[in-house]
Amino acid sequence: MTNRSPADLLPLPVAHLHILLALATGDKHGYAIMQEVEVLTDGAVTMGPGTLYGAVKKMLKAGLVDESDERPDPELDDQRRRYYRITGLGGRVLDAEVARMEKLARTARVRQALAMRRSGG
Amino acid sequence: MTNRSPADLLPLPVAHLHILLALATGDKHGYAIMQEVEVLTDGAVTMGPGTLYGAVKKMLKAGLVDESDERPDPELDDQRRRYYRITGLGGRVLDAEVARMEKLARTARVRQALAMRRSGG
DNA sequence: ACAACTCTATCGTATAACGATATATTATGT
DNA sequence: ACATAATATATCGTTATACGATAGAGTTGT
Repeated sequence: MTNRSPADLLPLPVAHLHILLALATGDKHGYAIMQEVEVLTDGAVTMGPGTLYGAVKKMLKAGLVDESDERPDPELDDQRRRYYRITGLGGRVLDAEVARMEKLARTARVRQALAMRRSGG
Repeated sequence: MTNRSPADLLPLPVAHLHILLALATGDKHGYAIMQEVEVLTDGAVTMGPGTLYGAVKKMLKAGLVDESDERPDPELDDQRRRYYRITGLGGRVLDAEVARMEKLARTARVRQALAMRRSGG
């Protein structure tokens, strides 16, 4: 018996979110995910191997990502690479997590406005 | 020598974000913060005492919140209560964290659209 | 051949999350 | 007055997360 709904997995650990986001633009191997996270966050987040491989292991177990056999570019390949793909569940969880963040951000903006009024902004 | 910029503290632990958000609408004591977090997240997050008091201790140390002597309602008071107030730094960190989430959410939406196009949505 | 880089992986440590539990105070019902 | 429930703070121990350091093997360029 696993999780019923994507909402049960929320809030998602930041590393998991970053990895799902990196995989949203296509299958990637571990090293490429690390680089993509750096780009994705404008250099704000540098994900090291410890964080990456630990998180990927858990995400495989949770069914958020799958390992894929397909070699995107068989000519220019590296046998060491292990490619990962976002699953249907992974996609739904990503959606739910983004919605959660958007909602919290809206709440924050409203409260920010209220606080401004209180202190006479 | 402490942290230079609010961005250095990001990404913020979820519990810290929730607590700052709860305090954004006014000073509150611990128990009230727990209840406010439940409301704030539409019941999605129930913060227990272990999470709350552990996080508050760290946030006091980091200067994100302060303990305040003022009793908001001296008539209807409870001597056990300890009130907390968001600091200037806490406010700036909250701002930065919300901006980070908004940015990530925007990135996610763009990638979601691209993924849809790839798979023929 | 050699160096630099790519790539996966684990280890240990530090931080974070959280339920269980303890204890005391205040409010409510009878 | 008494019992019970709700309020309130706090710590403990366990699990989950984060992450740098390190290792080692395969690949690329010269």
